[in-house]
Amino acid sequence: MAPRYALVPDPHGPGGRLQPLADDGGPLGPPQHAPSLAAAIAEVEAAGQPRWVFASTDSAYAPLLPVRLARSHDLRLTEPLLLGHEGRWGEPRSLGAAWARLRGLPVPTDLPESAAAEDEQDGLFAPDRLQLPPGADPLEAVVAVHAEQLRRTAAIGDPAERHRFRLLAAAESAGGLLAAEMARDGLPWRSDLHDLLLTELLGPRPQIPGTQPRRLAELSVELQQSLGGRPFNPDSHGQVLKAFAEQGIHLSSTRSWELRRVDHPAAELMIRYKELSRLHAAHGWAWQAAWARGGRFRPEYVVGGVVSGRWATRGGGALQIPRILRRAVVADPGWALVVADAAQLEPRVLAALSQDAGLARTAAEGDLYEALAATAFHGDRGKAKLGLLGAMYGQTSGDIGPLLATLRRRYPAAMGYVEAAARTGEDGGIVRSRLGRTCPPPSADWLDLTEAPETAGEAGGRSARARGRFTRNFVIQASAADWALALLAALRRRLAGLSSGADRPHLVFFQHDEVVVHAPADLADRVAGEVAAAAEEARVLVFGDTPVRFPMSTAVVDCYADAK
DNA sequence: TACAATGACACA
DNA sequence: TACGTGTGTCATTGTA
Repeated sequence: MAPRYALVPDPHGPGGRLQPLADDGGPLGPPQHAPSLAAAIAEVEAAGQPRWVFASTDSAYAPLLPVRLARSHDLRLTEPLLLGHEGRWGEPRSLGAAWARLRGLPVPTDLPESAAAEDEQDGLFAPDRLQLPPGADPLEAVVAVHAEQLRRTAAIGDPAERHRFRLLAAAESAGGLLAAEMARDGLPWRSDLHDLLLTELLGPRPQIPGTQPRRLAELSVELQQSLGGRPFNPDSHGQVLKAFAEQGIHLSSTRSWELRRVDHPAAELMIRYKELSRLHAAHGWAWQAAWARGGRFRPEYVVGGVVSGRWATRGGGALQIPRILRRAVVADPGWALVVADAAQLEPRVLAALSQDAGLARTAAEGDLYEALAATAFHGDRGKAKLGLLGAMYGQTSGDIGPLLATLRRRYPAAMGYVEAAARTGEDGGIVRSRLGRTCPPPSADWLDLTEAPETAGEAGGRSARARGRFTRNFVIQASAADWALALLAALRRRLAGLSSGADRPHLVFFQHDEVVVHAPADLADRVAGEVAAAAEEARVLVFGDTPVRFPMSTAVVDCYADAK
């Protein structure tokens, strides 16, 4: 087992304290104060890459960057994983809360998420965000809460489950390190190309901020003319529905798929207006000024921000960037982008989770849907994909019934797995991912609705089925997130092994099942090899002995848009 | 006037 | 063809 060091930066200045720890988390000798924490860390890292134990990346890693830690135990990220696993959903998760529970003190409630933004305005990575009581020693709290987290982990009864949970905590912590690094490095962003794209589609950038770009203004006028000439605001759903109704076209919404079925010139104009208006509002010049400056887009990732373990982002909408804007993501001169995504990740995860021998065979290599179609759907890949996705998401409508029946007959273990997860959810139970991330329990409202006799009929049934779809999907989505996190951790370590200087390849983007690495052009092929190796490493770590393969489709490009 | 709810759509 | 999971963000509209 790697040695462990607790790590607490001084509130001001470059110094900090280190505390070597024993395997059970107990202190090994007295704490050491380092006048330069960065220098002390580099020295310890060079001697053998310990696991650094700290309160949170915000308080202990981001301020130290570009200092690099190879391994960590992030108390802030591990606490909610443990609380969830222990069935203590919703209890405060700050360091101060965990400390207070240990000491029998009043437990502080968590600060609202918005507090993070306020701290940054003050330029503080404030220790008070840790929620420790006044006078408490942060190092003492870090050491004690860490030891307690190790003890709680060791209390997981089943050895295999305990082993996987340890992997989960390590992978989540590695994700925290990486998220901080990516926020600092940023995604290469060519504002000139972004500007060119916006100008092509919307017209020149408005001189007066807040005014409508030319193309949007033109479309507004064309829309009004084609709907009788009366002025209306195309951004107002109500006014749009009324304008169409006056032409005898009665819509139930302004959704673009509904508009697409309308045979009237205004429908097409409306769809175009909505597309461009969204681009302008969500990723236009204002977005660029706020988020993509100095040649880099710097989103703030929120590790574990989604209950399934997927990451979220705060500000900038990094996980919702429209594909068209990938044209602005271009490698620096002499560098390349290695873009890799896991092919058909979720059905492969289902095959590995359920150990369905037949489905595993179709997921052993190549195109999973193609193989599924060949064995069960007379070669119809479309049907194979629709059926499998429907099974994983709990779809019931449409013409999916016969497809599900086929799947149930051919792949009983896989279908049984998702259906058992759905039944657990409908009954109010909880499910876990492969590595042990736990889904939230039902809310009090849900229990009222499903258990009260007066609503046990229709409304209760609807709620129960909705929760069944959630838990059915959770086991797959969350286990896919387990795998992706293991991939990230492995890839991060492997990239550090390629080069550590100014030309080090580094991850610049991560979106659920896709990674982008920015690398010197002459290292790009080796990076692509490391991606494949990391995927294989993640497969073994998370799923152990399974015939299922997790192939990555990888491209080395100058521009993100050229990857697919 | 400020905030919440709604509808819509971007991503996986 | 418009279905079934999870998000974040925007503009409009309604409410406190």
